[in-house]
Amino acid sequence: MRASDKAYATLREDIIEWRLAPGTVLAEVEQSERLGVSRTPVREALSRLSAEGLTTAAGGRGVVVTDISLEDIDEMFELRETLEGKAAALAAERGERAVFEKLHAELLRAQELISDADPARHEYYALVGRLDEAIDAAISNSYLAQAMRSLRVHLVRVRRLAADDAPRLNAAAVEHAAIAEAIAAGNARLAEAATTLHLHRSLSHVKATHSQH
Amino acid sequence: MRASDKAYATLREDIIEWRLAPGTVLAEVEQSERLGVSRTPVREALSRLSAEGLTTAAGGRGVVVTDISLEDIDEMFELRETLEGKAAALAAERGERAVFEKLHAELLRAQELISDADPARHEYYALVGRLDEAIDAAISNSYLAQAMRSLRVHLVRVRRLAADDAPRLNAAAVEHAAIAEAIAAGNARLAEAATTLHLHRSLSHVKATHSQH
DNA sequence: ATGGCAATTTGTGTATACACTGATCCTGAG
DNA sequence: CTCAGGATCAGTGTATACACAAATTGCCAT
Repeated sequence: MRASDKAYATLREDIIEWRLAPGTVLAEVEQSERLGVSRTPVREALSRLSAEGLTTAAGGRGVVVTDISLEDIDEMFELRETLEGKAAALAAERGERAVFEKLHAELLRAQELISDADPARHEYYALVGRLDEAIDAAISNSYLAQAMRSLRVHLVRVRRLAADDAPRLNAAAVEHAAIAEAIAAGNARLAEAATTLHLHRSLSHVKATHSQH
Repeated sequence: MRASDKAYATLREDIIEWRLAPGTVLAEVEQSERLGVSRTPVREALSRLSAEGLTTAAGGRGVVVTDISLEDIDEMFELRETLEGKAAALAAERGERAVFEKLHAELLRAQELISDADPARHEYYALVGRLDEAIDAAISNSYLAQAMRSLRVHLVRVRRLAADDAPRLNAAAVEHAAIAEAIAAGNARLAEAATTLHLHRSLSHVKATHSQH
């Protein structure tokens, strides 16, 4: 593994997991000492992070961790609804039934994964991630897939903020199952509608938990 | 101006203007000599270009200029229709009438700009660019705007490929005028429809000229 | 003659030294 | 006491040297 990859992965993790708070200044020398690599790979890592939007260049004085405001969340979900709605519709038209029927069945049993003692809901999120990957593969549109991927980075940060509870995750699993079912049935409009519904509920939940702070 | 910015701007221009053909290997040492800067800024420039998708890393052996296939064009326009359709609808809801009424009037007179002797249609594209900027500003959604900006880079390459002729540009100006008119009228569905129509015709034209090769 | 192995070469990955810029702090004058 | 100006310093921007990996080429053996 290259040193620049290590630096990138570490910094990215630290930002996504909120170990590095928004507004934190990431100086090159400071981070190179912390990560045990030289400045060069740190520079490349920071450059990549800025390209993704996780950090923003602060005029020759290092880069700062990007903040996420309530407006940002609204904007992100607005774009997300556009992209994922289209993606679900395309997947319904172009995807293979069998893949999504299998995912549908698994998602209906997802409640078992949530009742576990695993606080990070690792298996549950892995299953949802597989649905995302299946849609990405089904749409056969690398540009759309790329746009969704770059947005998901930011959405993971929001998810960490929302601290999903079991009831919400159970409901979300049902919503995901509905999306998979609609795609498996080849019903584009239904898949898009199910996606819209799911995202609206997700956004409502995020904003509800966020306003409690 | 920083050396890395210069290297980035030069390479980007060369790729967009097709002076660097797809498949061309951009070696760091070679480019650093050509551009008169050291390897470090060239590295950063190549890194940025790869993040944008104009180049792709070729497994430790330099980066290669990305190719654009017919499927790529289809995929790009599929995403473009999704993004710009939504953007036009949002602009109709949130934009200021006056701005788009003015653009509408200007676009109706755009034929004068095209009949000029300017082969690059500089003024015409500047006017269309101002419509794009106005929409970007009106939607007040930085994530959507960012997604469109990153896509436009690739679209400029396609445009250079299509070699727009005067008849097509005249028709496109009318289509753009229709979009601006719908936004100015605050009619979201009409704005989206006008955008869909325009993009379908653009795509048809691109594919028609492309198939002549 | 052909195939395999080794050596050389080419190019990237990383480290570090140096230069330059922007900011901050201290000092002196009003 | 306050403000302005300069000096110092922290930190990035750039260059370059060195290490390492891979590919290519040449030579030797079969």
